[in-house]
Amino acid sequence: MTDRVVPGPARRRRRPTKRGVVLSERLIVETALRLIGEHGADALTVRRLGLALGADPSALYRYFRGTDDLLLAVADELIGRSLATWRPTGDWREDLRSLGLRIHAGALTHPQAAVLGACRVTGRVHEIRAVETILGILCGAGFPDPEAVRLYHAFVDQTLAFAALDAANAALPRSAREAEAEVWRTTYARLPAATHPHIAATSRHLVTQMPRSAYPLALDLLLSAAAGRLGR
Amino acid sequence: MTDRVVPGPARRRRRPTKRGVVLSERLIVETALRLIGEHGADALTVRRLGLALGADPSALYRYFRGTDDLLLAVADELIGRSLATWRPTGDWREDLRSLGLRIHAGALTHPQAAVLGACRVTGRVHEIRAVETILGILCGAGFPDPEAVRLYHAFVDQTLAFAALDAANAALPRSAREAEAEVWRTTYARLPAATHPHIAATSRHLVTQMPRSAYPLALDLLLSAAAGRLGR
DNA sequence: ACCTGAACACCGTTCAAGT
DNA sequence: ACCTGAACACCGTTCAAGT
Repeated sequence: MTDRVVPGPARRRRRPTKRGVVLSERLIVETALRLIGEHGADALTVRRLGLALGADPSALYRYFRGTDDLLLAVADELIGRSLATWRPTGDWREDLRSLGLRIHAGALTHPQAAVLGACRVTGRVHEIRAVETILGILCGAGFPDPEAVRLYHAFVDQTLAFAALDAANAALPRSAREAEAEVWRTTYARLPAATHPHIAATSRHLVTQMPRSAYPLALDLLLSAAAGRLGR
Repeated sequence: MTDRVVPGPARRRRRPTKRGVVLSERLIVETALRLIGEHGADALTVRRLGLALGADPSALYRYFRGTDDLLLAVADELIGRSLATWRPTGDWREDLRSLGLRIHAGALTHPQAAVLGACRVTGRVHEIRAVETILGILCGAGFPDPEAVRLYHAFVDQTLAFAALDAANAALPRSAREAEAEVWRTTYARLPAATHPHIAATSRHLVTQMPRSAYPLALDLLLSAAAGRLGR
């Protein structure tokens, strides 16, 4: 896992597969992302991936130790794609805001990959670049090193945690998602004021608020509290 | 799903299983939690659950629509256990803080259940009580209804998102967890200052900070920003 | 050196048949 | 009414055998 920082030279002597495909880590990761994008949550199995690639499933074990290792590569690719076109403005608060929103949005474009990979440290190229960028923004803002690291941690974990949460929700089968919205409209909205006064009083707001993501607000709260600490 | 608010009277005429067990939703959920607690991440399969209960796996489908429905029941039970002994102090900020920390800690006692259930609205009894309690704290603090609902959403989703993230990490196989710590100690700590100045400058802090949870800090930042909004 | 194919030990879910 | 058992359509992973 640690030797992926420099991806290393291509393997020698690669023989094409029976169906004429030349395998590579890159091709496998891209096919995995395509598979997830096209066929949803449960499409990423090594058997289907082998089928989509035109190779025997067991051939993949020459490129990845197993599904877990494959997953980390897919997650890292997702980080890379999210940040490929990001540019800093020089305003630390605005830069962290746009970075967070990008990673969150990127996760939602491939919910199934994000929900699987969000809680893992990949140690791969794209992740490392993101870490350096975010630390740079915080140090540049004037936070002393230990505080910058703590805020980095809170910012990154908050972003990834919400990305995973919202991605998991987006990745639910249609029926389950509709059932969730229905729970707010029926179960909660119909609770009597006598037993649940605060739910009853705010149920109108709950119905509209809860199907949205709370990440933008949580992000603004974090940045505003961080700004408050900068002055001290 | 919505008819679980009042659990309803017990089913009639329950015949014991071949091995003499009388099944019930309660018994199934408790056995599921025990299974997860004892044998970890992947132990919760309907086949193993049937075995542990002393019933044919297919019998469970009389109590739950499928694994998904079972999961929601397990998640709700977890919320209930986390908050069973919680008592308010009357100080909104302290109460939200202790509630958040309890839910987060509760999730970590059964990481595998938490990571599966954290992103779902269950609409079940324990969840509903938690919603009412948290909304009550925020309304009591003086936030107007729409703001209370927004803050409720950010607070709850942040808590559940971090719970799932940290639980997923805790649920990793030992080898994968050690590999993660190793990534910070080796891959990151060895990056040259020439190419990654900020990582190099702070790597000592990263190594100690990153294996911990960022939730307590993220929670304090959220509460402090919320307090700042109260004054306006 | 690299891919293949069979094998192993599992899954979730359905449904006709038993009691 | 409720549990059972067989069946179906899948999984991830390993490893000896092929090319």
